[in-house]
Amino acid sequence: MARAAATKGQTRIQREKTEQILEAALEVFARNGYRGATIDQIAEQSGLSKPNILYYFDGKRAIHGELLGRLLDTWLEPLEHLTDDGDPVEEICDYVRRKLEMARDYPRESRLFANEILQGAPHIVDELSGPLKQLTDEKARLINGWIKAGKIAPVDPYHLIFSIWATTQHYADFDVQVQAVLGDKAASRFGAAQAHLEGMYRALLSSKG
Amino acid sequence: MARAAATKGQTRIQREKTEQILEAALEVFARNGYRGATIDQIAEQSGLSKPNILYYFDGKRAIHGELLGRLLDTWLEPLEHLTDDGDPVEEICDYVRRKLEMARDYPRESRLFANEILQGAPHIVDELSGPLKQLTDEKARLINGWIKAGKIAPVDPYHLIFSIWATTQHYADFDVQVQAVLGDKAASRFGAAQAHLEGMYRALLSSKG
DNA sequence: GGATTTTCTGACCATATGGTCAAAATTATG
DNA sequence: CATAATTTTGACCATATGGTCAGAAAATCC
Repeated sequence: MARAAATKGQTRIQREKTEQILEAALEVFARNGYRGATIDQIAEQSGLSKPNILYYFDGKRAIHGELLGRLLDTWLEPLEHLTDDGDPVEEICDYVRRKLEMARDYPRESRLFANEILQGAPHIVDELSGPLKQLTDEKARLINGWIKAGKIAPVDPYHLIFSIWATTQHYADFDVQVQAVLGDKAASRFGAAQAHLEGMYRALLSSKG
Repeated sequence: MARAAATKGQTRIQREKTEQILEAALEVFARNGYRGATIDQIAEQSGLSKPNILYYFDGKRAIHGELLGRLLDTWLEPLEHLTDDGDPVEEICDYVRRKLEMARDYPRESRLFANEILQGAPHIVDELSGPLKQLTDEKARLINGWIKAGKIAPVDPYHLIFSIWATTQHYADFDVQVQAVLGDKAASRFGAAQAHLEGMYRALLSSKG
């Protein structure tokens, strides 16, 4: 039997079908939320039968859990790239750009995450107050260092990071609203957003406190 | 029979029970999303029996619809207050403050709205591209006027408004995450957010283009 | 206080949904 | 190619859930 979870010692079929299921599940969970998603929908989306899906995963919860687990790494990655290498303002603007690109290129992942947090993050509370908090603390210290060195304007590093998360993910999570409001201007929404956000964070970080 | 919807010609009991149900439903829908919410949960939360709830509303959808309808007015209100009265920067900062206060004082409403948008706004697409778009267009013109008059720095008014929505609602919709990351600093999150956001939008709007 | 209207409830129904299982079909393996 | 292991499926099951309904309980009206 399969009942995958580990990524080692799997047959080709196991690997392929597992990915196939996760791809379909991402689509379905992102569109309908956890409760709104059904195994039947995942089955249809993936082209597999329901029992076949349950042959590879120990239930709906397990599929969702696997998706969230993988997602979190992807999610933390852009923030990890925030380092002391170049100019602080450019570093942060780069981070904003990467996050916005993720919202544009991986909206389903963003929505999956948003859904989970909105419901109180029942499945990933530990990851939030563990890895996510640690990484954020680390980057907050980095930003505080820049402030103390007078390289950027004094801002609350945590709320700066929250602002970046909020403003970038907004374009994935609330895309319907963005498109409805922009109307025929919607096509260029990501380009315009990039320009606006870069200007905003540049102004904030370069302002004279 | 009752089957309320109109707010006219109702008995005292009808008005009371209707409110009771909506209050409970707001709690349940905000916490679990539309699909995740059950009439039984609303029944328990409100202290009424399931059939009794269905005596006042034509089904789950109708309860949700009524909530969303009322919510939209509340939602648009702060933006309507954005007028040409005082100093533009102060006007916008006031708007930010009001929105943040709403996130703090009415997080359930914010989550209900966020849930709906995340799912593609199936029940309120018309309101988004209708009233919401109109109001946003109007305020965007107002902001553009300020820019042309040289009263604030040149920014894309639509994306400025999106930023304000995103950064303020974030503290309601993603509260679990915010609290997890802030840890013991979480208690003062709204005060800190207010200071940070005011500083951010002030810097943006006062920046020399 | 009795009739009438409104409100409420227990019992019930139909469907959706997560999940199981034995057996069939397929794919390695020797 | 025969055997063993893996993969797939149709048929089911148990439960949850939205919703109905006839009649009971309250409230209102005359």
